[in-house]
Order: sequence, then C-alpha cells, then structure tokens
Amino acid sequence: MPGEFFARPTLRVARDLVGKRLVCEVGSDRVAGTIVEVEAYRGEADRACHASRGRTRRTEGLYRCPGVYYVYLIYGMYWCLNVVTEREDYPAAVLVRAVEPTEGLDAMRARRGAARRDEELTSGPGKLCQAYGIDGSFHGDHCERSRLFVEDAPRLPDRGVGRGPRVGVDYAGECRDHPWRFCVRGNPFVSRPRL
DNA sequence: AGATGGATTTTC
DNA sequence: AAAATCCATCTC
Repeated sequence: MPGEFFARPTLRVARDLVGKRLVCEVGSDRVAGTIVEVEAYRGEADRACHASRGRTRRTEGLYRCPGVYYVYLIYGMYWCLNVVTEREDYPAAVLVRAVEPTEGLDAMRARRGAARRDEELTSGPGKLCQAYGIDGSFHGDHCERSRLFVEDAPRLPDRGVGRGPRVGVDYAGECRDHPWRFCVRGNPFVSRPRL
C-alpha cells in the first residue's frame, strides 16, 4: 500500500488494514500473511499511546510522516510493529497484533522455537515480529521503500470485522475502554479471540 | 501464577 | 542514581 493509505484518520486505517497482507522479503526469502488483528493509538490525549507523555527521543517516530514504521521493544524482549498514520507532527499509529501466515511457514517456525501449533506462530504482536524477523532495524523505514510492506487485498465486509477495547491498556484511565481494536471475526490467529 | 528482560521515564 | 513502568510471551 502507498503512503497515502496511511494518511487518513487512524481508526479508518486500522479498520481497512484488517484483511490486507503483510509481506517481508529479505534476499530470496519471503514471508507473508493476512493481517487479522490491529489496534489504533492516536494523539497525546490517548493515555495508552506512547506519545501521551509528549514528544521525546523515543516517541519522535510517532510524529513522522504516515507510512513510516514505529518499532519498539516491549518488556525488554519482544518487538512490536506499528505503522504511523494521519500526518506529520501528529502522533498516531496502528499496531499490528496478529496475522494469519500464508507464505514462508518454515522460516517462521524456525524463528519461533516455542510455537507448537501454527496458530501460535503469529498470534500476537511479539510473536509475529519474531516470526517475520522484524526488529529495531526496521524502525523508521518507510513502507514504500522497505523489505517490509503491505499488499492490497479485497476489502472485508463489515460483518466480518470485530471491534472492541484494546489489549493490555488497563493503566490508561478513561482511554482504556475505547473500542479501537479490530480483528477478523472468528479467525483462529487472533491473539485474544474474546471480543 | 511467576519469571523474564532492557530501554524509557519518573522519583528520590 | 535508583526505582517504577511497560501496546508480551513462555514455562511451570
């Protein structure tokens, strides 16, 4: 998808990202999957957004132009992939929380030692980054010029897309209940099926 | 349920 | 300088 796709209201980008394909090509290696779960993070008033404490060296990436990757380390162990949205100087992004693998399953299994079943390969933001080999070296890349990119796919009907509160943001006060999480309804690769 | 682990941020 | 925090995952 071109950068313009991400230069729109974050909730709309998040909704439209569900069903598209996330692809990573390194050398002759290609891994791909269908995005089945995302979350929107938007503005300094969103207490679950890293930018809620303002523009710092860490959060600077969220203020970049739409289509740029914001990749960060969580709990000192796992990488999480976000794509910046809206416009430059406004902090907002969509977190990719889960994909359904379609290509390169063997490479994913090799990187995901702990996964026993295929459903455990990419059913979480940290898991999918490990399966894809996404790390801090992708931080700041633009989607039009990166080994990692999003491919278009037919739009899912509204009835096939579930919506609910975001995961792991109990600390975010009144922002905790915002229904800014989107997923493919009934898909076994969604990280937390209950919605 | 408990351990893990490091960068960022807050507090002393 | 030290403590607390965090958009998670694995193992027990």
